Formats: sequence, C-alpha cells, structure tokens
Amino acid sequence: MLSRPCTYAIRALSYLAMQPPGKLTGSREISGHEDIPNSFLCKILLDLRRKRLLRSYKGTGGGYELALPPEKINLLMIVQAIEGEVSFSGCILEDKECSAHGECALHHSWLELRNQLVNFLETQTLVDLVRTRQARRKKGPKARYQEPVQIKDQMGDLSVKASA
Amino acid sequence: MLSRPCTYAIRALSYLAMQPPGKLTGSREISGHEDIPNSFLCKILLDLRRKRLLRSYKGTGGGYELALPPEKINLLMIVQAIEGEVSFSGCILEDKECSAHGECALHHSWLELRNQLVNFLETQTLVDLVRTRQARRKKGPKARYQEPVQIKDQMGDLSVKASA
DNA sequence: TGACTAAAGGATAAGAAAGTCTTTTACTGG
DNA sequence: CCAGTAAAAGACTTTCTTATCCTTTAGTCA
Repeated sequence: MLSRPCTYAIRALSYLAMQPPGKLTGSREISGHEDIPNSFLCKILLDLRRKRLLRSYKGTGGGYELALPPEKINLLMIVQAIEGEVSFSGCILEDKECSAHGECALHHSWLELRNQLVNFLETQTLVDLVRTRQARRKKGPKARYQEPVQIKDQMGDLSVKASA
Repeated sequence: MLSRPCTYAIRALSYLAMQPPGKLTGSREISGHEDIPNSFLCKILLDLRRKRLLRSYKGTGGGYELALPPEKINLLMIVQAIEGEVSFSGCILEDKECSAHGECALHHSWLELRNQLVNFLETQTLVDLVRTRQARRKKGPKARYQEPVQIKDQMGDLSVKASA
C-alpha cells in the first residue's frame, strides 16, 4: 500500500521520536534497530532532511534528530516527502487526472475514499505511533526524561554544525 | 493505487460489458479502443480467463466475452484475479502481517480504512462502470439490444470451442 | 595538523514490473 | 485437407524501484 522507502521513513522517524530530546542518533543505530539497509536509509534520511522533517549533523557525535516536535509531524507529511506531492491525485481508471476530460466512472466514490485516506494520514502523528510502540514494548516506564547529550541550534539552511 | 495490469483489466472488462450480448470481441479491438498494448493485454485476458471472469474462443471469428453477466462482476473480483488473494492483507508499517506478533501502531484505523476500500470494490460492478461511461459518451440511446452474432455454450473446462 | 567519524552524493547493480516479439496451438471456412 | 485467423504460451527487452558501493565533504578530538 505504501512504498518501501515510505514505510522505512515512517519507521525511522518514529524511532527518532522515541529518542530523548536533544540526542543525536546515527543512521547506523536507526538501521540496526529498525532493520533497514543502512545505505538505503541514508538516502531516505537525506530526502527527509531536504523536506525539513529532520536535521543532520556531520562528524564525531553527529547524527539525526527531528526538526519538529513529534506531534507536529503527521504521516501525510512523511509520505509526501518521500513520494512527492503527486500522490493520491490520480484516478482509478486512467493515468491522467480524470477531472480534466470529464469524470471517470468511479470518480466520486473513489474521491471520497481517497479523502478518508488522506485524512487518516493527516491525523496520525509520530506521537501516536510512538505511544503504541512503547505501550507494546513493555508496560514499562514511559518516556523517562533523559539528560540531553547536546544542545544545538540550527546554523545553516540545510546542513548545520553540531556544536553547542 | 491500483497496479497497471489491474486498471487494464478493469477497462478491458468494462469494454466487454458494453458489447452486445453474444458478440465475441478480439483482443485487438479491445486494446485499440482502450489504448492498452495488445500483447500485454493478452496476458491479462489470459489471467482473467483462468479466474473464470471471461471465456475465450480461438480461430476465425473468435475472441473474448464475459463469463458472467456484468452485474455479477465486481471490482474486487477483478483486482483479486490480477493481484492474487493476498492483496489488502498486510500492514502499513511492516511487511509481515502484524496481527501475528502484536498489533502495529496503526493497525486498527488502518484496518477500518482497508475494509472501506474492500467494501467499495465489492459494491462497484461492471454495470456501474458501464452506466457512467455510456452516460458520458453521449446522452445517446442506452444499451440498444442487438442481435447476437453467435450463440455458444461452454464445452471445455477452460478453453471452449466457438461452435453453435 | 592529522586521525577519525559520520553524513552527502553519485555511480552502479539487482530485482520486479511492464511491455514486446515470436512461435505454437486451436479453431473456421472453403 | 489447406489457408487463414485469433488466442496461448513463453522467451526476451525495457523500465522503474530498491538497494549497494565508493568517494567526497564536513565536522570532532587529541
């Protein structure tokens, strides 16, 4: 239903959302825990950075972190970051958009269904994902706060340095 | 959303559904009208025949016809004939079914959405498609009955002969 | 500065999906 | 039976997606 890169992106981001705030996480840690080929993950993370969903820091102690609080990142943003804006706009029966040359047979019911999907993706945020994952992981202590390893601020437009 | 072969199948079948009952339609006529590569269409038609959605007849005057009345063929049948039974069973986040090892984060809302999709596909039949297509094609006379060119009955299990 | 670390980026490979081509099989009509 | 027609079948090519590899760039730490 969702493409492979897309589910990788969702899983990677929700892994990041589970990390203590301020921590930088390396691609290797993510790919290890989420069982995603590392070099492929790197490209996906790059896309996500370009779409401003995460920030990256090079060099020793570098890594990735969410660019927004988890409750501000919904599934639709992720899907669109990976698949591009075009997703969900087409029609069932033909390649082209069908509104242009008269509606296709299923247009209305399909559109309705599609809107529900988009709405679903828009509603579900990273916190929702994390909540369920952590609840399952054990009935353990939830999101114990942990001393941030580093505090950083954004210095470049895309790539930023990892200095305090 | 639907795979290419799948939309081809839907279009080909709905084209057949628009033909006068009893008429046999060649693959070339279908591929011409529906703008589908002919040799690729043949494979798809073969699948549909194997799944008993249409019948085929070799030799001069041969061709394809629906194996069921159009109102008995819904989109789900077509999709499953092409994609196999497995479609729609997976989970968003992981490849495997997630019910097996504990539900994934989005499982419930996703399942609900999925059911709506399946239900939609189950409800829409070829007549529904044809109705809309014909309404658009002109406001012309609808489904004027036309003398059947040939009457045939099924003689083999899969392939059948085109004799009266 | 030099050794090290980690992301960025590009070139390339592996695999699946989509599409083509050619031969074979089955039937019709004369 | 023979010539013609149309589907069946399978080998093959192309294209796109997914994944890997390797070099470059940017930073840290001693």
